[in-house]
Amino acid sequence: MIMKDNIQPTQGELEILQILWKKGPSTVREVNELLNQDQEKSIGYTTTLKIMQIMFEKNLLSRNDSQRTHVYLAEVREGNIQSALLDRFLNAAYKGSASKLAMHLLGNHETTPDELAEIKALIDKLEKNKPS
Amino acid sequence: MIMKDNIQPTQGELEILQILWKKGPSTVREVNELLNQDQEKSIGYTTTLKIMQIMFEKNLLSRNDSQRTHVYLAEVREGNIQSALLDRFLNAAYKGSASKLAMHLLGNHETTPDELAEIKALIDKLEKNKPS
DNA sequence: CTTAAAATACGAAACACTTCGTACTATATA
DNA sequence: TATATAGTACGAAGTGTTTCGTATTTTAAG
Repeated sequence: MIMKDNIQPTQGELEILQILWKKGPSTVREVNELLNQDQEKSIGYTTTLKIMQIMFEKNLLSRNDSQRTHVYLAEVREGNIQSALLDRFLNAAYKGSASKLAMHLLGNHETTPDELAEIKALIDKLEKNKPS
Repeated sequence: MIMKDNIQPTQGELEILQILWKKGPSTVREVNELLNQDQEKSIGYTTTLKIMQIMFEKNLLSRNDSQRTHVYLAEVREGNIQSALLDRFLNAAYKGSASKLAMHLLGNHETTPDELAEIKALIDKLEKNKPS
């Protein structure tokens, strides 16, 4: 049985994953430029390189090194990582009370009518599947 | 204007806050014992002391030192910290998509019928207040 | 073939948090 | 009052992540 539970990318790793999830396979330079353009941060090229190399060793990323310039690819799924992080966050900050988190979430953040409808539809579905 | 935005307790600090939120004012020894009893972790007394002293310096905690044994009190509200952490988490892991987080949350975790009803009621309220 | 430009590899410093040992201080009790 | 006990203060080591400088390698251009 392959254990894949201990995935917990760091903050910096997560930012790089976000870019790869959105853009698909990318070079270190491309990732570094996006990191620097997004915010006002200024991250050196070799810093980004180093982190991506570490992520490669951790199997968070794979890479095609048939060319001189390596092309990196996210090896983990966005949804999987999000769920894993959510789980940790839920326990750390809300002691596992999903509904309390949901209340804060809906109360504090703008949500479009479509999104609200979508969530309500999911709740209806959950209520039907588990009427006991 | 008092800026109180940069509250972001660390993992260890959050565990201590959880205990103080639940139990109310407590001594270092009480906190340390609860920390050690909760999980299988074994945290030295002076470790807990040190972290609580740092939290005191950061104004996360206040303390009554009129007695030899100081009594510590959480200076931040549970809901405030949770909302602040949620905000950070939402941006870091979900790039601000609250509904996506909500879908994962409801989909992946057990929620009681009461909780679901409560969330649905909140959604109804939000839909009424913002019909535009 | 030589040189310049751009990439990778890697060690080590910088940082933040956690952990603990030890020194010091206050209190109770024999 | 002496001694054991329990507390606080604090420095420093341990740990993990981020950051960057520098050496090396590859490629393209002159």
